[in-house]
Amino acid sequence: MACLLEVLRERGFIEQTTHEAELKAYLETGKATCYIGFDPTASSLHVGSLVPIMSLAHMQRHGHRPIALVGGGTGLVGDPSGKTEMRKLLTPEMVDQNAIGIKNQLSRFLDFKEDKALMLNNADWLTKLEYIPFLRDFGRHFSVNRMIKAESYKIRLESEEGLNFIEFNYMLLQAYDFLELFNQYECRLQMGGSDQWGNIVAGIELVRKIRQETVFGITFPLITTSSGAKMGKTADGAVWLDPDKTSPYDYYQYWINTDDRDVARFMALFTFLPIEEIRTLEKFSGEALNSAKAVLAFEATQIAHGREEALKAYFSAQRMFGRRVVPEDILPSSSIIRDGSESDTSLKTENMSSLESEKLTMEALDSIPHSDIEAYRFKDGIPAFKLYHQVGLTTSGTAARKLIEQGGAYINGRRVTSFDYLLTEDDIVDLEIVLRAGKKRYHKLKIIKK
RNA sequence: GGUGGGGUUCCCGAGUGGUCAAAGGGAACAGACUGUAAAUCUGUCGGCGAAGCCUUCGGAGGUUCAAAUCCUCCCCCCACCA
Repeated sequence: MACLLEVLRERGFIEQTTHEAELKAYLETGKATCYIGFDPTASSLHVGSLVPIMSLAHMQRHGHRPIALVGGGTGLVGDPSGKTEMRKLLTPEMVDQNAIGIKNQLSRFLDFKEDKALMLNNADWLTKLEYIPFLRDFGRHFSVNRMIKAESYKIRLESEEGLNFIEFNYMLLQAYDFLELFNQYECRLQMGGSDQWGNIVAGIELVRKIRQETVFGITFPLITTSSGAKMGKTADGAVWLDPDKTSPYDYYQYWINTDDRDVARFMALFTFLPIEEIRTLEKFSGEALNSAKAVLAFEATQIAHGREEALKAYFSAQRMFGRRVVPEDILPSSSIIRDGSESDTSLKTENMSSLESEKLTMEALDSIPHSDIEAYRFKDGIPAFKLYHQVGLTTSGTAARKLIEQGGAYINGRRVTSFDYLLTEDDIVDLEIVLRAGKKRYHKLKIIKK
């Protein structure tokens, strides 16, 4: 198997490494231990954390032992690296709760059985530190002269808001983490975003000073979309990995809307498809890339939410946006259903009539946002703009009016021409009403008959 | 602790008594063009069944016919000095 370092490099994970040659040798010994810290600033991780998560997954696939370190301790302090403003301090309770959510999510990407990966929380050791001993034993190894020159503090040192002491201290805690993990688990490699370089190097130097041992660091590039936006951000905020915060349908949609220029790069980073197959995408351009986007969206959704949810999102998208056949020669390793046929799914059981199975497929494979509504409510009619607001396609009634007035609202595929158009029983088709806002946002109303 | 400068609608940022739901830019949303892409152009961009009314400019009071703008107290941030 190729060296992990090369795999990560050719897939675009690596920005910078320390001691390249020794690091390579270390990884070739077979069983390396590596860690990445995750901030418990929210109860869920988001797409912005996928690069570190995927890199840990690659590690594990190469037989190494990844450690996911939840920053239950450092989260109490707040990392200022590369940030323009101070983060609100979280309460210990919030941090604990968030740490639990993050642990659950990481289990989707990593196998924690039999110590094949470890999940640790630095609150276990950091919260036990005593100030004076810590300063005497470790604080003396840190040069303030060096620290204030660190790139990670630069933005804040130059900004109006400045940097306060608790944040300045952060680097020491993260350095101590590395030392602790080296001592306890012989972990010799820390990875992190490029904004973590200073913190990682600080840890490497601390281990060298205290233990006279060499440990390593790798940083990832900051992944932005070609239009310059940070990865994983949309108008509504982050794209979460928690299906309750971002539905698998929306998650799939996020990926399918990938910019043409980003398809191959993201495929390498966010799927496990072979790099040779991804490289052949260079041949494709324009519309042909859309099938590749479907593969990207499908694979990414499958990794985060499982095959069933990925299929549901895929078929739902086809139903609303049209069927898309994925040619056999594109990404042959992907397990996407290429002809887009819904009949060929694992959800179907034997000896079912074709009608039954069709119905089951329709129901089971639908993950378009929907809500239920009682039939009688259409007796007097419901004004369109109220309905749009009610189902959440717009944030207010006013916004719904504007949407309709600008011609962006469709009911069952027909443009709504007046904001107070009254929806009645006549608008119900097959016990459903399909509302659409703009080109791509759908909501299905499912009618309940009493 | 002293002195000075600040806190404006999602973000940046103008506004220093009425013409202010508040310039400009960004983001976002919609339309046209398209491929659920990008770019471009156009429109929208606090809430309310839209008439007018209500809420908003760090917080609480006050002056005034009228306050984002003036006064008082408070909270927070920054710079310099100590």
